[in-house]
Amino acid sequence: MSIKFQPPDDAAQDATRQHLLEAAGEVFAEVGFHSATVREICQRAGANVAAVNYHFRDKDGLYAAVLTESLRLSLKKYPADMGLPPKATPEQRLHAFARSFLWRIFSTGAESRHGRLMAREMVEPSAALDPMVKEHIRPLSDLLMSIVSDLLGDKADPQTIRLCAMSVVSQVVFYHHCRPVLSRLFPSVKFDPVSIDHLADHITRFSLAGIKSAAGKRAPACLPGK
Amino acid sequence: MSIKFQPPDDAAQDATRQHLLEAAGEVFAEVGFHSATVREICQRAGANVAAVNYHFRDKDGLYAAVLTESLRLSLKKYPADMGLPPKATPEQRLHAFARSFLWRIFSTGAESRHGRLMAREMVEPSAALDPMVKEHIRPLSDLLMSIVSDLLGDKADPQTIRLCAMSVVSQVVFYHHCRPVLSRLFPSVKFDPVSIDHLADHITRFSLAGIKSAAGKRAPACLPGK
DNA sequence: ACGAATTTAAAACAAGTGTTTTACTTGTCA
DNA sequence: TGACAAGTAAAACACTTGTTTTAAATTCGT
Repeated sequence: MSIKFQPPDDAAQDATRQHLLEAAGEVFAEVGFHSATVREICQRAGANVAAVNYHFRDKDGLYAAVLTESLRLSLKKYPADMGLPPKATPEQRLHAFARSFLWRIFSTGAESRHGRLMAREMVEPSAALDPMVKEHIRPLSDLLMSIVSDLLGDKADPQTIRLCAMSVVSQVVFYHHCRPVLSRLFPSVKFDPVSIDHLADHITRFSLAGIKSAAGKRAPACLPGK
Repeated sequence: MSIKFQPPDDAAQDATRQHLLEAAGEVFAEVGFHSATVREICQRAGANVAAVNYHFRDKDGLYAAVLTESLRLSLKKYPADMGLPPKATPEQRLHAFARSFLWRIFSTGAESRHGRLMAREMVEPSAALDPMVKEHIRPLSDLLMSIVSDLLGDKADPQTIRLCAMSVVSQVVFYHHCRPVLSRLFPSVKFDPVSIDHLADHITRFSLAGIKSAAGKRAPACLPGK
């Protein structure tokens, strides 16, 4: 029988379908779902206006496809295991986590779209956020919490682990999310590779000290009474 | 001459103008500038569709007015000097800064709009962001940097001050900005008053340790070689 | 090469948008 | 009271949006 083989990795299956995904990724990341127009996307893709409705049911279907595709791209370039040495110290693993996270977020290629799309999801969550958290963010979160747990020691309660883990990621995503304010407050700060590495160093040192402090917490220490 | 007096504080000047500002604040905060429709705003305000164009030049003018008004409300409820004891320790001032910031961001009344509007500005900056940074965010940033500077000691370089200050605010705004992900990762975490105070305690302790560590930085310590 | 299925193209559709126009009401001072 | 300004109301305008329709073109197995 002459049934067509499944294309090896659905690569270059349909030309216009791929062009559409590419163009839509750009436009959605640039102006967001609502401000993005099907016409603009199709024009960039060199396709007809009806192409979106033919290949992806509707605009929402296209957006969902873009989101999962952008995630695939981002994971391909920055795998979740982020090239750690197999028997690294928790300190090294924390540093690798922060650094790779920063690199992922501040990448400049097509794989940077996922970060920008996710930033928009934060302010206007779509139906595609749930699976995104389950399949992508949850594993990263678990990985970080295991690192933090190792740093805190055995007697750390889950809440402390969670708080410390959030303190780490917050510093990472902050520079991406608040960039409009940062660039206005400090026009001199750049996000070139060496700056990003310096940033990773700072975040790691800062967080290691914070975690160590949280590990030995008993009384609220130097905090003023409520 | 019978020239009308300037209303004392432009309070309740025009009824519909105020209603429009109120309704627009809600709608803009809920769905963003682009998705907000003039008709929805006018309907909530009990006004005619043409009211927006009459009282504020156009939709953009209304948005700008909403943003400055929301800032005024937020500052009225949470003044920038945040009720600090006049001669408090840097540690106390840091704690007050973090706590009041969290309270401001997680407030539930009409004054919570500013935080949500600013979150949207982060992902899609408008022309109104520049004055907002100059008049509101810059002073807060300077205040925090002075606190951090006191904690770091005299020999701290500006970059370290800046990095540490950003590490502090990042932890604060993170819980607001990434709430969609947080609520999916940890459905149990709440943001009631006592949780917010606990959060402020954690951020303060974590950051104090981090700052102290940054103060004594010389060699990259335990960081792995590049 | 033929014919059926798939894909593309142009045009039109239907709904929703911000804005403007025009007329009407209201309140104020001479 | 009566003209005059300020505010409101209803309707229509001009435009953009996502989507559908209809027809043409292309692809591909036989």
